[in-house]
Amino acid sequence: MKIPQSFYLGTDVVAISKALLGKYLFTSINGIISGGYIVEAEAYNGAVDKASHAYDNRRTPRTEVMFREGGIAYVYLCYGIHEMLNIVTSTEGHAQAILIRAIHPTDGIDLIMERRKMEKLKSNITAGPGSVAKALGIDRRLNGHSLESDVLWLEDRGLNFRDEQIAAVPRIGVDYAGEDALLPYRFYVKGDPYVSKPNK
DNA sequence: TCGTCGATCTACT
DNA sequence: GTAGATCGACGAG
Repeated sequence: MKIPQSFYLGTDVVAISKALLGKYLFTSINGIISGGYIVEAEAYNGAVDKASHAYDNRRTPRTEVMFREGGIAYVYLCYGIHEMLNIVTSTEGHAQAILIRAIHPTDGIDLIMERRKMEKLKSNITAGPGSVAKALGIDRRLNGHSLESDVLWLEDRGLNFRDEQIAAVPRIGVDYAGEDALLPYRFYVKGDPYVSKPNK
């Protein structure tokens, strides 16, 4: 069943990030469904987080969707090449978001391989935020889009991980954020082959 | 207006 | 291991 909007309205983005592990993420593009369950996510805590695009409540055309009410997608372009999917959380005016860094694919594998131009299923097919977006056909057209729609949505299928199966470590690629770069805001499922590279 | 750098990935040496 | 792709936000001039 689809996850209701109330799930995204919580104000503790770090706790929600952890809770997202094991939730299923799907897209239906041109009538074909693809997706899988989330195995890696990072929290970005809005105004007080130097690593966030919305640090100090910085509003630009790009960050505007993060200030909206939770339950929508924030998709932006990084390095001029890669689209990144984020889940916007919290209430209106609070720019919190969760970067989806890796999923464990379960549905539409053929389509995912086609989008990624891979002949065989390798574990890096949906490892890393740019890879996830490409694999599921997500791009900036979905920016600001509801997560309860028929194109993009999350489901709870009762898959849960125990605390000892989940690692909490510093985020990737945010060295510019000073002391905030050290916060343990990256969560992943230990041992899952689809977790992105830096995975000890 | 220009130059720099970024929540990255791939291909090639 | 490192270069190249190449857009949006930012700060300097």
